[in-house]
Amino acid sequence: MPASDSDTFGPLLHGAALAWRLKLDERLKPLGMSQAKWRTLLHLSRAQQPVTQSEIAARLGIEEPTLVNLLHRLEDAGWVKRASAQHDRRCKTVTLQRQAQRVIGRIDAAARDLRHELMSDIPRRELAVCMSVLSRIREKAERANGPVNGKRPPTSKEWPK
Amino acid sequence: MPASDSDTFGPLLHGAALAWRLKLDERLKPLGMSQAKWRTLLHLSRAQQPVTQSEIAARLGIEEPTLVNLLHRLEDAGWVKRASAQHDRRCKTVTLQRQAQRVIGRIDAAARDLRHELMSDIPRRELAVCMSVLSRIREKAERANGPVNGKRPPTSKEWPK
DNA sequence: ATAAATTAGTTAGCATGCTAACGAATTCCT
DNA sequence: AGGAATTCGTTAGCATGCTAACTAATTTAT
Repeated sequence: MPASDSDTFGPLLHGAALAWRLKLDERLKPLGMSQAKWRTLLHLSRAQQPVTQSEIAARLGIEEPTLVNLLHRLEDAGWVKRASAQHDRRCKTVTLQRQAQRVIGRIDAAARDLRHELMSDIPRRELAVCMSVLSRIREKAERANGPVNGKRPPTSKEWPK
Repeated sequence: MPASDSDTFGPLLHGAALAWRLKLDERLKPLGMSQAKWRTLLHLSRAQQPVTQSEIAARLGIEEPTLVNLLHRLEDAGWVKRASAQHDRRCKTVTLQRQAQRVIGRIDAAARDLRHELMSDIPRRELAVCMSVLSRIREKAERANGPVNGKRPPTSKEWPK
């Protein structure tokens, strides 16, 4: 018996997110795909213009180094290609390879199917409430620096040894 | 404008979970702690009896190899100790070190504070709805093998190259 | 009593995320 | 024009999760 709901909310949130990702990965695996890769390709396939890495990272809500890693794997597997942009030699533009464009439909379908299986019998209203709760939590977690404390000291580093 | 709510639910769920974990990690870092480690210690501190690894893994809902890794880091940092059990030489029992017991209160407090900051102004009813939605989703994701399809074929492995 | 099956923990290898620190290119300011 | 600040991508190193494949110990079944 949990002390309170809030006691179990954290694990529940993490568990739901993890379970979803693992299930999707499992479904996408036969297609050589995974959740993070798929989200990236999806974004690329929707973009009209060639896209730079920092744009992708911002759009996906991940950090640049995380994206570098992802793109590396995508490129190795032949899904995307990178090229330096002319207008700005710092930038690289990322484009889908032919093969990727061909398979993307099937991949999206798998992701859509799973989404449907997981959420179809949840009433709209409840879903909306859930999403609004999650939004508030995410937002606070992204800001939050303590309820009172504006700054935090560079606290000691060693524990406990 | 998303095609539907369900279109954005996945990213929102993952984003909220990740943001929460990162924020907690940030708070716990000065104490030499992190979310996953803290959850483990918390479980140990609540247990009366000495506990074996598989028990911990089951309780935390993680796989054994993941736990092995975690315990390794916890042991290296002096938080816990492992010893082979007498009754069954396959098992190892895990116990908290003194230092850990001393600091655990502060760590729990930090985790509790964050929980409070993130959730305190969310109405009970909404929280309850959200949790029930998350439970259903997690459960389905953990089972789900396709809505119709009881078994899935060992589909081809190579793509797209 | 012993061969087979199960269970506990480990190792190896991968995926997804992060921060910190850096080099190269561009932009901004005086 | 020229130095300072910013921006883009990268590398290095870590944390948290997974599955597959293994060893060692115990239990089960013949």
